[in-house]
Amino acid sequence: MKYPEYKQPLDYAKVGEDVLAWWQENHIFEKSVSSREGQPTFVFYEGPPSANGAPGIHHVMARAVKDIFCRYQTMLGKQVPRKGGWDTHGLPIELQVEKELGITKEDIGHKISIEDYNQRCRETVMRFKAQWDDLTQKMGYWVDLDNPYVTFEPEYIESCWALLKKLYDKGFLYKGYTIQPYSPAAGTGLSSHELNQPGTYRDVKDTTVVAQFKVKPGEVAEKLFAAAGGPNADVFILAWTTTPWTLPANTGLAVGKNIPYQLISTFNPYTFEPIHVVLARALVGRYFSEKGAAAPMEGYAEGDHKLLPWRLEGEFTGADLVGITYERLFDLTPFEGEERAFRVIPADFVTTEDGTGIVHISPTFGADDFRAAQLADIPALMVPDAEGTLGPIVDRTGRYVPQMGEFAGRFVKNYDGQDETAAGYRSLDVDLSIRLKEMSRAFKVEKYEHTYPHCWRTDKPVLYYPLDSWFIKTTAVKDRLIELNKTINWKPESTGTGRFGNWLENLVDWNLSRSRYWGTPLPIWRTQDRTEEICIGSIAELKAEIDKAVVAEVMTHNPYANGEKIDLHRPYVDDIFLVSPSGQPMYREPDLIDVWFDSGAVPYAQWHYPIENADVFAKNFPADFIAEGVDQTRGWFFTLHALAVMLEDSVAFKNVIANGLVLAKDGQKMSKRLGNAVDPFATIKQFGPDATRWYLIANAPPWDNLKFDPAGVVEVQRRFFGTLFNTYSFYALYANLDGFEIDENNRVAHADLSELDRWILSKLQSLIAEVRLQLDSYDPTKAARAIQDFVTDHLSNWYVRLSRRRFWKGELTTDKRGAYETLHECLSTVSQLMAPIAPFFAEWLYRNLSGGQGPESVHLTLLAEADATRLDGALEERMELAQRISSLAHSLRKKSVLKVRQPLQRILVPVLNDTTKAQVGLVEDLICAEINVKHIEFLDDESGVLVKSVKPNFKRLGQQYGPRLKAVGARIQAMTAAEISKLEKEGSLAVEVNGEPITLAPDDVEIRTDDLPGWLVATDGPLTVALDVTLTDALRQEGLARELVNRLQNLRKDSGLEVQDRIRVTLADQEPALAAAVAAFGDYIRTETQALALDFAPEVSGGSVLEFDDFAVPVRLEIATN
RNA sequence: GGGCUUGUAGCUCAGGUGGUUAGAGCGCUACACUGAUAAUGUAGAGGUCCCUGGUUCGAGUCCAGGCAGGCCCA
Repeated sequence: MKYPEYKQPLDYAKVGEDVLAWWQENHIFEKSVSSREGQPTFVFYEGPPSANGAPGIHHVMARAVKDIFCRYQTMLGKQVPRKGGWDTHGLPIELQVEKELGITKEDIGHKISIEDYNQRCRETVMRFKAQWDDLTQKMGYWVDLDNPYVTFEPEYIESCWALLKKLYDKGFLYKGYTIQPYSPAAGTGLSSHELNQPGTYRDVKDTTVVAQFKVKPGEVAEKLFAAAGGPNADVFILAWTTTPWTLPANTGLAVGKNIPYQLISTFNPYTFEPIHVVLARALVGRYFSEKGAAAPMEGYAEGDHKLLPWRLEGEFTGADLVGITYERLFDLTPFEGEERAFRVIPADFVTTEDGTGIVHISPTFGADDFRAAQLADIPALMVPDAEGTLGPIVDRTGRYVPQMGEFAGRFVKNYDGQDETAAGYRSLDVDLSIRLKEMSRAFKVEKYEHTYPHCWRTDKPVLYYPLDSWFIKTTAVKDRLIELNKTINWKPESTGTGRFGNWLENLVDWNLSRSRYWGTPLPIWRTQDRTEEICIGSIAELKAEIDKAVVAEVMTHNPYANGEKIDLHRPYVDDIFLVSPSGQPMYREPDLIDVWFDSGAVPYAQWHYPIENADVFAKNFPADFIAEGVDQTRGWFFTLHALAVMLEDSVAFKNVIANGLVLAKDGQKMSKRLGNAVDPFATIKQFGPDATRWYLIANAPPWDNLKFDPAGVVEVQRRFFGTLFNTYSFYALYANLDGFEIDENNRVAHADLSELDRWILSKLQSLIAEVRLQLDSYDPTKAARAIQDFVTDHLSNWYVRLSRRRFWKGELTTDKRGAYETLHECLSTVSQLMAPIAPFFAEWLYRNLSGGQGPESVHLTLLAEADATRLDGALEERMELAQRISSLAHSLRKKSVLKVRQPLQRILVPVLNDTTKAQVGLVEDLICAEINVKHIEFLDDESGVLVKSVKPNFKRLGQQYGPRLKAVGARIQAMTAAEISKLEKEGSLAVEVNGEPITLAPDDVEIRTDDLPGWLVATDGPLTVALDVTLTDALRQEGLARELVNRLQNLRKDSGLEVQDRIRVTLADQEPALAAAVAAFGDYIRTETQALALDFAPEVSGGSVLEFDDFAVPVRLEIATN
C-alpha cells in the first residue's frame, strides 16, 4: 500500500467536495447514527431556522458549534440522532408575502382570500430551503434533512394543540386585556420579540407638551390653595408628555409618594396669565432660572417676556397631593366611570429624571399607566364604536374616533404617509399643542429627541394600545423556572445567571395571542356570551366535536369526515362551529398563537408527541445540548424552558451554548445594505469548509462576538492546515520510499522508542486529555487552540524538524520504524481530535493514513483516550530545557555571525544543581544536533568560574514582610557573592534591614548565574548559555563539508532529481581547502548526498558552478545508473 | 433608563487565587537556515493593559465611578 501523495498546495475546497461526495455515497452520516444503536443517547435539538431568507456566514458559525458537539459525542460512542427542522410560521413570512403581492393586512379577506393568502405563505416559506440544505451539506453540518419536522404540518400543529390543552387543563391559559405594542400600519399587535428587532428603537423628534391640569378646590387641595393665597387662585399641576395625542385620554396624574414637590407662583409663558404651578422640587431648575426668582413679578404680562419671574410658595410631598382632583383637559365625550377619574394617584415608577415629576396617566395607551390606574381605581377612557363595543379614543388604524370633536378622524401619528416636510403639514401633536396654548393649558411646548419604538417592517411608530389576549400564566411557575434554571449549564455562565436569570426574576405572563393569518390557530371555541368554551387537544377530538355539532345542526356536515388530509390552518378552522353542552354554538377565538410556542414545542411536536411516540419522546427528553444565538435567550431558550417546566416539571436542555454575533471585520454588523456581509458559499468555495469552520471556532469563543476577517481564514489555512498537510506529506513521502506500513500487532515497544518519540507521544497524551476536557465542558475554542499549538509548535516545529534525518537516512531500522509509528500515531490521533471541528480534512487525513484499516470513516471511530502510562512530565520538562537552550545558542550564533552549518566545539551551561545537570544531560544529543556543536560542558560550583546574582522572590517576601518589602528587596539585591554563598551553604542568612535583623531563607531569593566573565552569554530566566566560538581547522573543514553538502543538495533539487536518485559528482580541483574538506569528510558528504562517487578533476565543463563564501567551484553532477 | 458583556502591540487573541521586566500569532524590518520551502529560526521596532479614584508594601488582575462598543430588555 502507498500513502497518497499530493501536490502542493492542497486544494482544500476540493478536499471538502470529495469527502462530501464520499460521505453521501457511503452514507457515513447514517452510519454514524446507526452504528451507535443500543448505546446511550446524546440528545440534541435543532433550533429550527426559517427558510424564507438566504443563510449567512453566522449560520455557519452557529451550525458549526452544534455540529462539533454532536460529532464529538458520537466519537465518544454515544448515539446522536439529529432531527432537522423548519420554522415556518410567523410575521416575517406574512410580511414578505404582502410585500410581494403589494397588499396590506387590511386587504386580506377582501382582495385576497385567507385561503389563497395562506397558500402563498406556505409556498414562500420554503423558498430558500434548497439553499439551506446546500449550505448545510457543504459546511458539513450533519443533521437529518430527510425527515425534518415542519411547523406548518398538521401533525406538528396537532401536537401544539395537545400541549395547549394540557396547559388549559392545568389552568395556565386565560384571556385578558393588556396594553401592548400595536402597529396601526401593519394592523397587528407586536410581540416583544418583534419589538426587539434591530433598528426598532429610533431617535425621533417629537412635539412634547408640559400641560397644566387645573386643580379643583377640595379637602385635600386645601393646603395648596392656602399656599397659593386663597381658594380662588389658579393652581395647576404640571405634567409632561412626549405623546400629546394621549392627553385627551388622560384620566389621572401620578406622583411619587416620597418625592418633594413645590408650589410656584408665576405666569403662563404664552398667555401671560398669572398662575400657580406644582412640580417636583428637583425639576424646578429646569423651568425656572435663578434670575427669575429675583425678577419683578409685576409688569411681566405687559413687558418683555424673556425672563419668566417666579416665587416659591410652598412645598409638599407626593403623599400630600394624592387624592387631589382636577379639571379634565379636553372635555370631548362622556365615558363610563368618569366620576372616579381625574385624580392624583401614587405610582412607583414616577421619577424626577425628566419632565415635572408628575406623570400624565392614560390607561388605554400605556402599560405602566394601565397598571397604576387599576391599582388606584382610575377608569380608562373608553367610548363606544358604531356597534356599541367599547374601545379607546384611537381606532385600530391609528385614527381618532368620531367622538373627538374637532380632532375626529385625525391620525395620531403619520400613518397615512403624508409629506412631513410640506409647508402645510401639521401633526396632530402640534395641533393639540396649539389648542392647549390657546386654552392657556400649555406651560411649555418644545421638540424633544428621544428613542421611540417603530414597527420593524412598516417603519411606522408603534402605539401602546389595549388588546384582548390569551395568556399563559408563566408567573404561576416562576419559582420553579428559576430553580430549574440553576441546574442548566450555560455557556457562557453569565447568560444563564444574568440575562436569562434576570428575565425569569421579572417574569410576566406569556402573551400568546397574535392577530394574524399564517400560524398555529388557537384551538379554543367559545359561545357568544363567553360563558362556555372548549379547548381542543387533537384532530380526533375536533372530529368528534364536529360530529356533535352536526347532530345539533350547528354545522351542516363534517368537512373532515371523509378522511382527506386535514389542514388546521385558517380559514378552515374558522369555518368550524362547535356546540356547547347547553346547546349553544361556539366560535373559534380568532387568534393565532405566538410562533415562539411552535419552536418551544420542538421537543414534543417533532415526534408528534403526545399524540403518539411516547417512547421516542421519553428517550429524547430533555436535550443534553442545544446551541443558538444569544438573541434567543428570551426567545427559544425561554419558550423551551417554560414549556418543559409547565408540562414536564423538567428542564428542556442540560447544556446550552448561547453564541454571539458574527460581525464584519471592522466590528460593524453585517448587512446587505452596508455591503459588508460575507457570503458563506463563496467563503467555503474559496477556503474550503474546514478552514472556515476552524477559523470561526478557534478565533474567538462562540459566545463572544467574532469579527470575521477573511485574512484570518487564510492564516488558519496556511499555518494550521498547511503545516499539517506538510507534515503528512513528509510522512507519506518517506514511508512510501521505505515501503513502510503500520502493523498494529508489531510495534516498537514504547521503552525502545527514542527520547524524542516518547516526548511527542507524551505531549499527545496531554493533548488528548486537554481536548476531551474542553469539549466535555463545551469550550470548542480552547480545544481547537490546543490542537493547533500541538501541530504547529510541537509536532512540526520540533518533532519533525529534529527527526528529519531519521526519516530519510539509511535502512528501515527499529529507530526509523519507531519514528514512522510515532508520527503516524500523532497524525492519526490529530485526525480524530480535529474531526468534530474540521470534519472533511480530518476525514481526508484519516483515510490517507489508515490504508483501509479500522473503521472506514474517522467519524465512526472511537476517540483515543489519554494513556497515562505514556505521560512523562519529566521528559516534557527536559525537552523544554532543550528547546530553550537551543534557542539561546541560536541567538549567540547570530550575535557572533556564525551560521548554523559551521560546527562548534561546545556550549557552556552553568548548572546550580544536579537535577538540572541530569535533565540537560539526557537531551544533550538533541541540543547538539539542533545547534551543531560537539558537546555541552556543564559548569558547576566546583568550576569556580560562576558568578551568581540574586533576585528577590517578591511573592514570598511580600507575605512575610509586607510594608518592609521594598527595603528587604533592596538589601537582597545588594547581596555580596560571599553572602549568596553563605545562604546556599548554611540555608539561611542573617542580615539587617533598617537596623532590624531578619533571616533570609533560600526560598526567599532566586539565585542565578547570568554572567560568565570572558564569555558571550545569553539568558532566559534562570537559564544561561555561553558559546565557545573557537574555530579549529577540523571544525572549519567540517563546516566546509556541510556547505558542500548543502550546495550539492540544492543542485540535486534544482536538477529535478528524485530523493532516492544516486549521483556521481565531479568537482574542479582548484581549491585546496575544499580538497582538504573532502579528504576529511568524504564519507559524510557521499552519504548525505547519496553520491556513489565524489571525485576531483582538473577541468570540469558543461556543469554548474557551486558558490561558496570565498570561492566558486565548477561541478558536474550525473545520475548514477547502478 | 435597566441587565449582561467586551475593552491588553497596527490586527486577532492569551494572561488560575494581586508579586515588581505583560506574552503569543499575524503584519513590519534585518539577518540566517532549508531535500517539509507559500515552511522555519534569531534579533529588532511596536503597550498611558479604555479613563479616574480607591484598597495594598505592590493592581492588567480586587473595589467604586465613568467612557466606548455589542447584545438583550424598557
